[in-house]
Amino acid sequence: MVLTKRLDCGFNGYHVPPVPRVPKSAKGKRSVRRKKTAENRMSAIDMLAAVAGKLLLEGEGSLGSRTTGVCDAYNLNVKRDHTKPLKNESFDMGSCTNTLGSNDTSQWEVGNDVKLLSTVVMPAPTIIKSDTSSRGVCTERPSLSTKKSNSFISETAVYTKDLDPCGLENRMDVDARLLSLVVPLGTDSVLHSRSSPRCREDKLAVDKDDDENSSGCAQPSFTTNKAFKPRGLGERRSRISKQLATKFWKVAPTMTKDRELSKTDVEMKPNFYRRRICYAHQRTQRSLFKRRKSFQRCSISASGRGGNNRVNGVSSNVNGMSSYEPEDFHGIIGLICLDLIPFSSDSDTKRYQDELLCAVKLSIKAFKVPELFVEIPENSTVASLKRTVMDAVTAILGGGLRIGVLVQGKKVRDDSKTLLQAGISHGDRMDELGFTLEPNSNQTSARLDIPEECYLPPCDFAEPLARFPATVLASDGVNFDICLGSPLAPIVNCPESDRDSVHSPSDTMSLDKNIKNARVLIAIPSMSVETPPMTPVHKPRRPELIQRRIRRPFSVSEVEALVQAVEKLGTGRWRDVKIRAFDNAKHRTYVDLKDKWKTLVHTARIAPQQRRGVPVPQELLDRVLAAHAYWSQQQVKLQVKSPVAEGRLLL
DNA sequence: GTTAGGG
DNA sequence: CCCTAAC
Repeated sequence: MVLTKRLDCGFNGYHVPPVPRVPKSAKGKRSVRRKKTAENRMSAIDMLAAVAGKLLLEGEGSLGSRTTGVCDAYNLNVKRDHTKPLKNESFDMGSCTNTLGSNDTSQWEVGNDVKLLSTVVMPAPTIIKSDTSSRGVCTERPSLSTKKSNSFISETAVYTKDLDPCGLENRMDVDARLLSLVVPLGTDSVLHSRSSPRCREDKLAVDKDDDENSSGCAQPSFTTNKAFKPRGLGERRSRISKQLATKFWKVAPTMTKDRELSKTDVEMKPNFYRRRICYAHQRTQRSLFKRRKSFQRCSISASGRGGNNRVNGVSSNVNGMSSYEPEDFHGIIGLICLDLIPFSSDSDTKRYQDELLCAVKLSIKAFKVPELFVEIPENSTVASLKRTVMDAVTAILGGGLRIGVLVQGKKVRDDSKTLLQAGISHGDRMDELGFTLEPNSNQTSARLDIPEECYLPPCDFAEPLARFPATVLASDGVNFDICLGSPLAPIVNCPESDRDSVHSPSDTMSLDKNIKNARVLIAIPSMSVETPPMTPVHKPRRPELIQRRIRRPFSVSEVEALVQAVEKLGTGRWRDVKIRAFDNAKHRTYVDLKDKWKTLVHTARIAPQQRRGVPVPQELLDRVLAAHAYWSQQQVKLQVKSPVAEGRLLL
């Protein structure tokens, strides 16, 4: 039996009072000053959504020895280390205070090897009471008590001068990044027992717009299912899922038997409506794609992973897991508002100003994920639910966004420009700054590639629920549907059935069968009251903003297939190679194969130490060189022969 | 539409 | 992975 649950992801209602920005033409009228264009609003949202997506996607990692991966319900005090050169933008991580009242006050430490180029600390839950918000007040006590009441902006700001919206997408930009994201909890955790006295409190505390269908108290059904045991990354994602699963979760109450749930989980979850999730992410440039890849590949899979998720895509091939990649979803799940706020006069930021000259603060105005739909068997474990939600959210946020930056209506294309160079400076010109959302779907190829039954055309978010079903058969055989709400860009792309080479059936056989049934539900919820009206994402998209295709590193099995085909067909028949070895791989064009061969030849020629990315077995590289030499020779022979033959003909 | 090659 | 000349 499959239950259909509607989960309202409670990314709701964080509001940071905007610092009035004075457009040059405003002439001091307050109403004018505070006015923001829809474009600005939307782009800000998009931008933070990208941040959130990054968090969800790359938030794993560790800082210090005790805290690994998700550290929710912790506040993170971030202070700039003034002893470090500005260029490195190093930060000291202050103490990480547990706001849940637990005695566990882990210290987050940043080693010298960790450079935090961008630090995003979302507002503390106490900020909810915004003038524009119709939502209720959070029960969580002020988490950043060291700050004066209205100075949370300094806590919620992005403490970096380098925060480039485009750079957020460009994951190769940084060595390490720590991001912190507040993830409000809709009403109650799925772990919350119905009989808990907290339940009422929580209910009272949650959003007042928790109108429809909200049960306040979750009544989860738990069964023991070892197959869904969350481990490592799975556990990390589960935690987030927990916080996403909220008010529409109304399963018949049964006892919690899931032993995988830690005591702290149970203790922590019910108590707070708003929650902060901190991710520490530490990585090298080269591990970035690996990590991302592996994350993608294990998405929507039932097996957990090790916490230190440094394996590459190869391992997931070994596991034979289905791989949902974020780009397969092409949607946005959240609404996030950012305000660009010039540094205030507070002493700390003064110092920053002195040094940075043109520092820009970006604060999060609101972040909302209105709805998340999940269908999941009743006998699934909570862990599987968490994973399901987490995967869905991760996939959508992680792969669905790309940010464009507009200054005076002109798109800033050069990501390497500094904000100053791009004309983005604090103060006077903030209103000239805008962002655009470019769905991270390769609109051109993706739509062509997606089977029709898998494609959900972009919907205006004002429309009622538009659904696109996806049944995912996890590797343990549990069938569950995922419905994801996206008010902005519900562009859905089902995973392709060609995750790997057709020459490696062991890699994909089981996946394909499963994924072919896949359907993803996308819901377009109505906008919340406090959310400012926004233009649909796809509307302002310009032709020239066509998204670059998402990089998809070749797996070893794909390389194997490519080598095999080239050995057989030669290097000048890429269309045939494509048909022969990658016919089912819609995302691999023959140009891709040609390019890959080019890089393979190059890789084979350089020293192993210089090689990057997924390591290709030396045996394969040897074959590459051999095949390349052979077919080069053949070409030479042909070229030599042809003139001779012509000469003979002429004679 | 394919191929080849530079970016 | 993109772009495009050349075919």
